[in-house]
Amino acid sequence: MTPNKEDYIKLIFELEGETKQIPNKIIAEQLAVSAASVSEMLVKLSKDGITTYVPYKGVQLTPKGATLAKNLIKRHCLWEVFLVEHLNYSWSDIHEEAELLEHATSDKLAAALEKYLNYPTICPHGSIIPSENGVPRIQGTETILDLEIGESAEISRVLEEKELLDYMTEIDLGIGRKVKLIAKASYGGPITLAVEEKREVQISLKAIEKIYIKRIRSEVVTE
Amino acid sequence: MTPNKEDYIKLIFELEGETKQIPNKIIAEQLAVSAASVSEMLVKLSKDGITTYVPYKGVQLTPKGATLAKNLIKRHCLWEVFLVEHLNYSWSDIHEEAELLEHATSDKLAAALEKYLNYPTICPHGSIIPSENGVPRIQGTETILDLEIGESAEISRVLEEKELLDYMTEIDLGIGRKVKLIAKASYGGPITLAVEEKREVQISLKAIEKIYIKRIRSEVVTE
DNA sequence: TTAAATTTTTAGGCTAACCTAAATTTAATA
DNA sequence: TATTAAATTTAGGTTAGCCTAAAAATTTAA
Repeated sequence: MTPNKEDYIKLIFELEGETKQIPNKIIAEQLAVSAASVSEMLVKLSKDGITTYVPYKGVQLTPKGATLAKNLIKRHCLWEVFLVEHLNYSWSDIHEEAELLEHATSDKLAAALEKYLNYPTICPHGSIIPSENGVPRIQGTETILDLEIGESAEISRVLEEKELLDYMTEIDLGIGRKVKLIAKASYGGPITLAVEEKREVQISLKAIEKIYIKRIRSEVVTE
Repeated sequence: MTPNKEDYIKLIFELEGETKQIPNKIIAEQLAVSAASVSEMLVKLSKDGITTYVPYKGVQLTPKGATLAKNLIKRHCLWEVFLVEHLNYSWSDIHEEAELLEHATSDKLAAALEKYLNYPTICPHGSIIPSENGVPRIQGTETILDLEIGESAEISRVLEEKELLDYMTEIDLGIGRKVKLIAKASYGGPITLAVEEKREVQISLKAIEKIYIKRIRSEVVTE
């Protein structure tokens, strides 16, 4: 296995290639690589038994490939946790570092690191860390936009976008923070939230889509 | 810079290429690569301004190359310290892991790691960690063989040889341990040492050559 | 359902590192 | 010093990944 192949495998998994057939185009875009390169690589991965590839139709992970992908993502997440918890990194700076480190991580090292970090279950952005025992890894898909006015929820996951992460740090908004939807401005204007029942913050519609939540209890205000 | 080039640079430095002209043959041997590959690479490194290469004569690091090498070795050492101090690795298992990690370590990460480890000055095998401020990095060159019978010293550095390191762990001999030379068996037989004035251990001549020491005080027994 | 647009594949090339085999240079020895 | 031995370079080839351009397949839309 090479770092390059690993990147393809991880991406295919993240595009849900465990259950769906992923078209080449998306892979080419995400990896910033030509379509020709993708074709070539997918043939190789399939020869390795990592994917099944139907030319012109798309690629899908085999069980072996999915396991591999989960292991890679796990290593990535573990390094992210390490960087934040021990090296004082901001959650907006960890992705690139982890991207490099994950390829240099042996099974033994991954195991030792996991133990050292006390078996974390989520990464600093709130994603569930894949585990061997095959826990489903179902992430919530609701964002703050799915709340009614007055309803509360807990921030559970944020998509990795440096600017957003930095802004959230600035206004002290992170995983686990309780927010209440106060108002949605019309014409795609910003959303107003109350954080921890206290201060209010405003977030753009575009950013809100990247912030996933977990409902706490039915606090829909029904006057 | 690529991981491959980095390996060449580090090796040349370790062969004292900062001050001497290193012949290709040694590099080929140590990297387990053909002489032809070495020739090719040395030309490339010289084009990069990292080495000066005189065909048929050998290669030498430029100041730029030496700085680069020291940075790489520093990253290597920092990871070794991390593995031993935080992940409970044995000092005999850290070299290969660090070898991989060092190539995946950004300047920022190296700095954060160094701070986290509290600015260590030696690696787990006792080698001095290169520092920016250009501390000379002169390692002692005396081994236990240079002691007189009855003389004491402190173990300061051990060359990385898995079997030796494991044996030393087994007999609880490590960096900083005080040893006294008790006896040298004739005909290349084993050496007997007293550890911390207490228990005695025996070490083969071959192994002794890899254990460097720092004399404590003039304790030569002059009866 | 045929033409146009999109996606994917194939063909042919590039670079970094590696290799072996042959040619060359340097060093060692008779 | 001439010859042999050792070290090094050059020549020509390989693989992994990438590329562009052209050809083929598929999808969309007229």
